[in-house]
Amino acid sequence: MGRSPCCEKAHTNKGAWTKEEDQRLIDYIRRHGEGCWRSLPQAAGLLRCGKSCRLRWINYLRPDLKRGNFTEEEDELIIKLHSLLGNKWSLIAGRLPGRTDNEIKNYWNTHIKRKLIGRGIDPQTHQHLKSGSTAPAPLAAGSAHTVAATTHIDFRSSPQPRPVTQIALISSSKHGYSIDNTLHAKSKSEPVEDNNCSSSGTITDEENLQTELNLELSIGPVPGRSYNSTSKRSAQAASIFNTAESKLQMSPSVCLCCQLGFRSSDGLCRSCQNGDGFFKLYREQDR
DNA sequence: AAATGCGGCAACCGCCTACTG
DNA sequence: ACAGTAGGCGGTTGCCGCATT
Repeated sequence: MGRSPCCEKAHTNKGAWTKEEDQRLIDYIRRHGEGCWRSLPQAAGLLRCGKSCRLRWINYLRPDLKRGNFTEEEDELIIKLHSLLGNKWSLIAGRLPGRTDNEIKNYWNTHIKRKLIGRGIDPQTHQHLKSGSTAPAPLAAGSAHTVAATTHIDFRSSPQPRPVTQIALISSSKHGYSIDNTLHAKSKSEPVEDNNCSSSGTITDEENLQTELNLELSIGPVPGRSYNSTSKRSAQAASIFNTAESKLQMSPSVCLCCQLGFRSSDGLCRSCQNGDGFFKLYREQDR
């Protein structure tokens, strides 16, 4: 038995959106914000499925979307993220501001696949097509990577600051710590001698920072969802929220690059920080 | 100029997960 | 514990515009 349809298909439009429909959707979301997609079409006077409205908004109408061609930097970032995550387009999109999962997925299928094949690389496995070697498959659970994670409060979020957990995936090798494919490949063919994060790497700051990536996950109240104490699950969510908050106070974060000895010559680690001052890559300080 | 092929992309479909009552 | 529901995700489809014949 299948699921019931998300809406009454007989009374919904399908296919390309008209300018009028777009305008109705934009006007409604401007006035009321993103909320219940199921009831939105009726409230906005649209003969569309809620899912369709959501997709149209997220993939096309959202004001913060970056339209236009992908840059070379974005290309390389997508390739690296895909080598780590596989077809997790939404996660990849999360690291490319202004880009949507759908857009990246399309771009991957139409451009990057071809680009990689041209380089002699299998776009799915990221391995060289002829020589049976080298680059790693996307990370699997339990793979030999260090996951560095910690939590901070994101004071940018409003109206209430929320805790944010940041996670960095790091592979260790004789050559230092990196998630760069080439370095990681070396670590696969050579015995890993040191899995201790406190050892110093031999790669330079620049090399390290060019190749580092971080995957940010957020925990916290879901926007638009109420967390009252009468609901068991809401209470659990609130508990996680509170735990994260208290954890922040008890265990300050430490910049991972500094901890690994990847400071730049001037002793600063500004490259480890986002523009907003939060660390891109760091781990919880040992107690 | 018309027909055909192809690539790009918006939109849809079906499944999965998280949440609610 | 369970069923129903909404939101989210990845795979796929189909339309449209451009290039080629």
